[in-house]
Amino acid sequence: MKYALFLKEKAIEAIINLYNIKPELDKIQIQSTRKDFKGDFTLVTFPLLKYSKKSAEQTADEIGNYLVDKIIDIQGFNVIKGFLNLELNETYWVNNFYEALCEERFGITKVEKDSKTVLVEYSSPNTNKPLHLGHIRNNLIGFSISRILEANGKKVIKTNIVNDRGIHISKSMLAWEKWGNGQTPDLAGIKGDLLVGKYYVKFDREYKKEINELIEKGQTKEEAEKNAPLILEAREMLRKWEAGDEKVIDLWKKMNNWVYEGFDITYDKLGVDFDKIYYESDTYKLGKSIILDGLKKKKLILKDDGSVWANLTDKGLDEKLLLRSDGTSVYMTQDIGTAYIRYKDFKFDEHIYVVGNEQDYHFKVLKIVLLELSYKWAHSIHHLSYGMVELPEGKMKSREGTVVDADDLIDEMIDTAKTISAELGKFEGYSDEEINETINTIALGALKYFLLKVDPKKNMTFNPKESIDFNGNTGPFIQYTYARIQSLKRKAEENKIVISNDKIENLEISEKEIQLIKTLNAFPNIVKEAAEILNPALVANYIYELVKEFNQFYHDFVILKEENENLKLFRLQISILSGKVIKESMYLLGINVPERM
RNA sequence: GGAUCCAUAGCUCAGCUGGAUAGAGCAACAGCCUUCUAAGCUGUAGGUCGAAGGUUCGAAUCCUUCUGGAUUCACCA
Repeated sequence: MKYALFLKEKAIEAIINLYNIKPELDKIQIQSTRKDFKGDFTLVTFPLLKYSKKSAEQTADEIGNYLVDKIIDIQGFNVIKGFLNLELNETYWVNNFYEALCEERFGITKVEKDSKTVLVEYSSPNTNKPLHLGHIRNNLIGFSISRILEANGKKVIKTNIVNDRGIHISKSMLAWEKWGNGQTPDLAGIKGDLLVGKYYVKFDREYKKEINELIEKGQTKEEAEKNAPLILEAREMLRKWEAGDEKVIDLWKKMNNWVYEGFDITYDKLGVDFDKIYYESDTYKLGKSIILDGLKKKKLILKDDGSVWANLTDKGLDEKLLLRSDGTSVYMTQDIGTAYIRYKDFKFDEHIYVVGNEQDYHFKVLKIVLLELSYKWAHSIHHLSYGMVELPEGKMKSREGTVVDADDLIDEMIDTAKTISAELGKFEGYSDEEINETINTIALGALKYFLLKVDPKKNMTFNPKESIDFNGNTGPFIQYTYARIQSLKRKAEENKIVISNDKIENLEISEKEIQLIKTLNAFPNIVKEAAEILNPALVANYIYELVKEFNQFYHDFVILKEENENLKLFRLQISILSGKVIKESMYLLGINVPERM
């Protein structure tokens, strides 16, 4: 925060003048004062005692007096156990408030022509099964981070890599061919991704049967897994695909298109989108050629069996396979190609991958390999590693049917929102369209806020039985506060009250109002920090704080019925800015706010 | 086994680069709607911050060890 820096300089000045010695920079600690104490900024004096050679209280007292004397914004100070709490005067905060009120988008930095370009990859689905709760977390984090970076003046390209080729797809294809009987999403009346996912599960079931049979016949588990007829057929299908076999390619295209149609519906429901989508089937060959080129330049190793490796032992890692002995590519191959083409396309200054923490090692290696291959831009690669969403019983497992399907979850949230709204007797005098829209906004608000308020890097638990709350620290609570403010605005208009941005003089402002103004004032810094540490939860926790304070204010004070006209206008101005900041914060999380609810 | 990460109230989570008495929500209990939206507000109760050492004026936060959990080390993606 700017003011803290200014105070730091002044504190240094104070020590030089008072004690005739220049302090080390890290000994000057300015922090915001804890809520339960009086004051705005706190200087911790313990580290300074070696300069003053006096007691903490006395040191704090002397520095406090010096600062009050020199800085007009400081009206006084108090000292508690060696903490020097500086109290800024009301004018300082009120001026700040009006500056913020007048800004078009308070706290948001505009994107300029020469802004840095940041690529954000998120979602990265496989096309053999529908999206689940884990993907939802991924998508929401990616989308929110994109907006947060944009709010910091970065040119953001939202991108996706679709893993549309490989053995997993072949499994679904093969199962459909064997047991599908020409089934299509239309005939079955279900989404395409769901249908394809069913055949993936079917494959797995039949494959397991074959494995067990082989084991009974005396093979080891490993042997059985390799020799089962189904897996051999799937491999053969993949080989044909790579060879460009027309029939296989046609089937592949058909089934992938079903999946894309399904994904689009889910993305649309979630409200996320992309600026540029890459497909593994387009990039894996490029990756292959880059690796062969690296081999020629002796940056990679060729083993006797024909496989290509990167030697990372001097980096404290192992050797990493980049091409199989049969020349086919692995996951890493594709990622190298994709990164390369992305740099060619966008010349990004930074590339953020939103990918689960189970791939920490993969991204460590990806970066090193690219650097080994002399791509300097690989320095700008950053893996935003997020934690798993776990169920109370533990990890979600698709084979055990414990996966929480994305569409199902969204639908359930909408049902819940409907039920709760009906119970509360909302929606009298609403049109059907407005009811649906509002319910949708609330349902998604609840879901998104629930997932985004947790620090991305931490694993989190989701309990499907206790459906997501609508009270307390939740999306709907925040949305409700926003709706209240909009209601105030409407009522003000009805009463022909014009709410200007003009400064109102001679006000008697209460503690609570000042407190609210201070919290609003913190918003720009939150936006900045959230981008620095790539953490939407910071924004979520901030709005909650703000909204709690606003609701207390709303409860304790009359606004429209205030008889003092100036005070009424001032309170409306506070409400307006609070509403703006709530909306803007929610926007950063990718959450909409309703005009009424 | 090597590496990385995690452990805070009954449950779900905050706790900024070490700082003042560790905070919210849910659940429980007790209050507040003739007044701008009660999806709200107020209060009560709930903790040896996984354990033990160490560094420091000062540790939930840093270091070491231990316990418990997760992930990863694949010619899987």
